[in-house]
Amino acid sequence: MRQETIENYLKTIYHLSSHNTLIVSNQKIAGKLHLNPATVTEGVKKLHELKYVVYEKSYGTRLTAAGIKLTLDIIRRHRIWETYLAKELGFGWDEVHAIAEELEHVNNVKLINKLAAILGNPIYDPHGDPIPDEKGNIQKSNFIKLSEAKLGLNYIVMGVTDHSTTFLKYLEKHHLIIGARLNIIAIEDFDNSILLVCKKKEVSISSKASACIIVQTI
Amino acid sequence: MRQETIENYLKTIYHLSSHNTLIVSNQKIAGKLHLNPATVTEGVKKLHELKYVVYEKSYGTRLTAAGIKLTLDIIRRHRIWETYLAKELGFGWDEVHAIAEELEHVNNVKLINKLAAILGNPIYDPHGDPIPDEKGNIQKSNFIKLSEAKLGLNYIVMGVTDHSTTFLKYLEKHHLIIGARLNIIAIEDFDNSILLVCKKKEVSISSKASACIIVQTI
DNA sequence: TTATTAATTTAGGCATCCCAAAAAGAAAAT
DNA sequence: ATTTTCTTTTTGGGATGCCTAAATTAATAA
Repeated sequence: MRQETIENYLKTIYHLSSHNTLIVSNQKIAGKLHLNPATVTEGVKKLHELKYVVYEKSYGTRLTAAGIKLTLDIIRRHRIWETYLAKELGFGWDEVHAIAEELEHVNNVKLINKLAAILGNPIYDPHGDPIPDEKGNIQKSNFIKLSEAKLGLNYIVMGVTDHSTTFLKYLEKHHLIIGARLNIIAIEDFDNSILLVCKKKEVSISSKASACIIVQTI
Repeated sequence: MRQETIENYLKTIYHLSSHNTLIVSNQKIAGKLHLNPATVTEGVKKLHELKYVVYEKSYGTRLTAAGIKLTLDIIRRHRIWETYLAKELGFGWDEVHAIAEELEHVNNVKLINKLAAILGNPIYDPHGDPIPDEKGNIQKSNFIKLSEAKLGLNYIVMGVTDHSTTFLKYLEKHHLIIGARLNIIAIEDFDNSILLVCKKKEVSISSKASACIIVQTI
């Protein structure tokens, strides 16, 4: 798979998943990339093999840690170039996106870091979007997936990323509705399942389910 | 044919032909691009269809006017980036080539002209190679192909670009050896053949032959 | 629950870009 | 002038990336 193709898929998946919290459908990816859904099925299969995403048949796709890291690299390059084009080379904010779209594929860490340094290592680009740093740290909301929750902390359920009937029924059964408060009491090393207390009852949530529940620290 | 593939072929042909005066063999192109000669046969056929080169089977390839223009665009981008990377971004001369090799494929006239303006529209890059201007003008030697010679002027034969026995015999017959002095007395609109005087004899040279003879004004 | 609608995947096909090996052609050497 | 050597082209085939149409699967509505 060509590097540019990989990068375009990952960027699309990242943006469609609202900063990497949602599971993304083939149709949405196909729409953004102007590809046929059948093509996207092939594409996400290959990205899965490359370990950049987890793709489950007839279900959807989400980025892996490696996928997120690469995507943030691309976004960093894109936003640093946008900022440099606007601030140092006098381009209008309306012009910079299209040029950055091409420049972002040139992967040279020293070059991007040099441009960033000249700009004073900005954290936001001209459009107000956050620029990841070299390590992939980015200013973001404190919405996380339940699968990323930490032991002992309290959370509130903010939403879900899977709207299938079976999943919603599963949540209802465990009272994991929007607004529900949770306390994490154990995280199993074995299968990454999460043991939590909700409505004074202990519930064990599989890693698959916890990756579809969006929570916020309280 | 992908734009990047086209550009890599044209650059290679340009450089192998010593600034576009020589006919280039498939083998040479294959060597530079690390491709199989069979692949290059296909490649130059397509470039011929695209009117960027004239390819003659079992003979060789040379750039057309359109091919030269595009190539000079690419060389301009490459050399402007090299200069910008070295002078404005503090990269070493040894580092700039590899980065420029990628940046050169981003085709945005305004961007390159902006960088050139910042640099003071340089005519030479850090390596001393000439930078074409926006219109494709480039500092070059006064060696030209006989096919580009002008009516009425005098020239001296400096070399040939085709070393086949049949061609060399043809030249010998007309006394067109290296060092021979020529005066152009007519250029036929019909077939671009050139009528010239050499050793006090009138000789008509076909456009194909005149494209293989390198001359210099005297 | 079943029927309908929508999304996804499979299957088959086409174009591109690459290769190796065989065949053809041109150049060089005897 | 003929053989040998080198280059180029042809042939056939593999991998990729894209498509359409048909089949499957999931979601929604009745």
